[in-house]
Amino acid sequence: MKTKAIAKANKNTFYISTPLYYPSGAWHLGHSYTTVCCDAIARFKRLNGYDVFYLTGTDEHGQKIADKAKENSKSPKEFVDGLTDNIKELWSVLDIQYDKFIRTTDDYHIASVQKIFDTLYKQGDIYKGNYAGKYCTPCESFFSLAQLKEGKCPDCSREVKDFEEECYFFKLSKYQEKIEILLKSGEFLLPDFRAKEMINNFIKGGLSDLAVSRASVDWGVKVPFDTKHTVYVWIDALSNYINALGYNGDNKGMDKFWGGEVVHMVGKEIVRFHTIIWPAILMALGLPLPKTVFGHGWLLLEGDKMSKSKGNTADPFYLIDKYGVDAVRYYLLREIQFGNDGVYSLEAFLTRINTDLVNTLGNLTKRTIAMVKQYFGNTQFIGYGSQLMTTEDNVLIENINLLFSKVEKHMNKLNCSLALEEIFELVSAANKYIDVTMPWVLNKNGEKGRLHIVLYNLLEVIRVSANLLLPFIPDGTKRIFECLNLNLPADFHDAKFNRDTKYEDMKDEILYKRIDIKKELEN
RNA sequence: CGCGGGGUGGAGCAAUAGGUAGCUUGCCGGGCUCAUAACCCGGAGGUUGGAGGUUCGAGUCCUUCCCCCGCAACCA
Repeated sequence: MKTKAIAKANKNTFYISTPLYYPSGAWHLGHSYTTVCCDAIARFKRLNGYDVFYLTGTDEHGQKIADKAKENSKSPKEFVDGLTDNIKELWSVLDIQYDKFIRTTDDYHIASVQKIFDTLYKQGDIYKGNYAGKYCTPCESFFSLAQLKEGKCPDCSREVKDFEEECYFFKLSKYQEKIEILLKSGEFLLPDFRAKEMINNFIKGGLSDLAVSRASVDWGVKVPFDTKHTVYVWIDALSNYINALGYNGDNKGMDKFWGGEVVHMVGKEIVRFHTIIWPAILMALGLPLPKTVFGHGWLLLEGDKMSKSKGNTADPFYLIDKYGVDAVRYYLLREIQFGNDGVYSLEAFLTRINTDLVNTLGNLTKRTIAMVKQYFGNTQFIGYGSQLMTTEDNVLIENINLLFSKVEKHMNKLNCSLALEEIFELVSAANKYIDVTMPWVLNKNGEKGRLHIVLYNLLEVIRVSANLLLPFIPDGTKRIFECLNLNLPADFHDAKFNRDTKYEDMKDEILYKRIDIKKELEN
């Protein structure tokens, strides 16, 4: 009893978050990309024995939202409600297993934001001052001096006029040195070249204090002790990561997860806020810092033409509906190079699905099970002795056994595309193994013992590969285990060659239907 | 000289601390027949953006130029 409790307490925790998405327009494939990456990582960690907390949500305040709502003749809340429902629906069809969905309009979040603001003010990290800048009357927009283009409005190039507004500042400058050390540590911000970018662009020029409230914005959290001010995005949106864990509330999640391994997955455009402002706020609050902020690249769409004229073929809902959830997940996880931008095209998407999911994985599963049924009937089909083993067998088995550690290594670096590459290398090797061993010849020659070994080895490749593919393509892998007539693994303990797996009554179904790419591209 | 990333066979990408330029996809040819026109093998295709330089030897280091992209207070 006692040991069990200790074991549980010692279980490693893993906390991963997506950014809070900004509900100002339609959700696109880019949002799906980040969320699917996090989902695959979260699932991998769960299967790998970690106690995982996966957070996503929406950042619903700000002037832009208020404006958009007005355009749509809705109240801000009505407007974001609709988009939030919509994104939850998207996560549902993408089979995203998040543990919590936080909205910055949630009561507990608002309360905590106010508490944080109040605390920082009382301890002197926030002070009242004046925010000076420029205002473009026709555009109704404020700009800092740095934003101006040749002294004029960056949007319309007209004259701007001075304006000054009372607001609250966060003493960001105070944390300059600590942030610099953090960024230079080489572990906090990945990929490493982004850290260089931050240091050269922002740290070197010196950090100035940060305006953290706006009097001109109404749609947001009110400064508790001065309600004509609204808390600006920094403290509002960034603090979600701790508020979701019960910070300033029951604190349960904080105790459990915040001190452990914490990973923020963010788009490269918000790396700055997560690696300079956010750690400074945490330092001010006396809280530990996240272990890693990963700034991923962007999924660039091939211009707007395609999306407008053809019913938006890059719309995640459309793609999932038409080609299945695995297709979209697999494409996003596999095709986009780690940390870099990738370009989406329908053709590349469809090609990827056909070559990997259909031809390599689906076909291997089908042909293997079909052979077992043809040559041995649907009777029980289990392990064997070692007397008939060949070099090919041993190499294949060794590769099966090496797979987990290879995949784990890449996943520890959050690199889903390389992890998938490793798995598909084994699956491809199995297709080649079939050609080398020629089971149909073995059958013809009546070499049943040898035939048995070959087919059994193939089934093991499929089983172990499917086990490791669980985090990435949950739908297809579930069907593979149904075809193999095995229980869905709850972890990776059996992700290795096993001599005694009991295979019987299997089904040789088509896992992924082949797509006629030419035809699809014409439509 | 604002900062950063990148320019490699048709396309998308690789090349540990300099040493015969690889992979995937596509194309052409062959093989096999268990399988979803799937699988396996072979081939064609690159003077690695341009020009100099260092070196026995450079995609990989140095100089210079050209081009694309991102960032510069919130588009994932």
